[in-house]
Amino acid sequence: MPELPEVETLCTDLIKANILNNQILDVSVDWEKTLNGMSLKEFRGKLIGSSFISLNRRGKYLVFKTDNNLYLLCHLRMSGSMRIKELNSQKDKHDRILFTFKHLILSFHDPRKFGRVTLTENSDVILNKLGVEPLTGALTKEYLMTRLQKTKRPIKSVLLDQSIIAGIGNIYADETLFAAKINPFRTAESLNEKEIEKLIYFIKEKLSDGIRMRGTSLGKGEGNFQSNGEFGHNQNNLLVFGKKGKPCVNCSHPIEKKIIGQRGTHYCPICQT
DNA sequence: AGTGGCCCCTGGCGGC
DNA sequence: TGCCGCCAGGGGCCAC
Repeated sequence: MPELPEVETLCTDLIKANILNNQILDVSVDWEKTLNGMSLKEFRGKLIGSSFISLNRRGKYLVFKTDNNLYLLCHLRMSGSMRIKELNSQKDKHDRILFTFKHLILSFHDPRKFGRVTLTENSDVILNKLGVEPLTGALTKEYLMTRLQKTKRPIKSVLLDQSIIAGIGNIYADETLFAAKINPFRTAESLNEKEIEKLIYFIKEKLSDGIRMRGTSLGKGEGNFQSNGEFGHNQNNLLVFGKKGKPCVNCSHPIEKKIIGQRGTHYCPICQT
């Protein structure tokens, strides 16, 4: 599941792969719903002949800007990735969009078809809905205290709410709460100032660790999100996610998995209070 | 306004 | 072992 560290890794790798400032020679689409409502004809018409001039990450979005003032916002959702392929290579079964350049092919690869790309001249409509970037100075104690005080939702659900903090997904949410020793069922408003400070510290640490490890690659094919087909290494550092029944590294009590807000949630009921 | 629930998909895994 | 059925999971949208 690509979250902030995985999208960040992709973003830097794609820039290194030299996809910017090269003309898009062709675009093909295998699953039209991926285009989020735009027709194939319009999508191809607007992109063929143009170039991407910048690429950034915002939350879990990859944001490509084109030389004709359009933004291509890519959200990988569950199983998406972007892969660099050699010219004349065969289309893989799950390649949903192929962008052909003179020197390579960029694929939006997505087995489960949840991923979406939005081509728009106004990226703010989507990006302004997102909350703060957690690895910037915008995530402050003051900001989070204000947001948390307003809701009785479980803190786990609030961490996943992209309109509060952008980029945290299920894996990093569980790992962060374990590191901060906060029970995921606690209501957001119940956290005190010290706990919020700790939460912010570990949000930043867990996400930074994830980036340093080039992301978390779970499973076989689907966890393989990277543009070059390699795997990240952060899965080796997980302490609770996917560890149901295994002993907690602190207290040896079995890690539990329960559902919070329709999301599987892994935690230690002893250490996280 | 805030919040909970449903839905999209299909690979992979659990259960028998 | 092999097969079948079911579930995970982000976020948009709808209902309350």
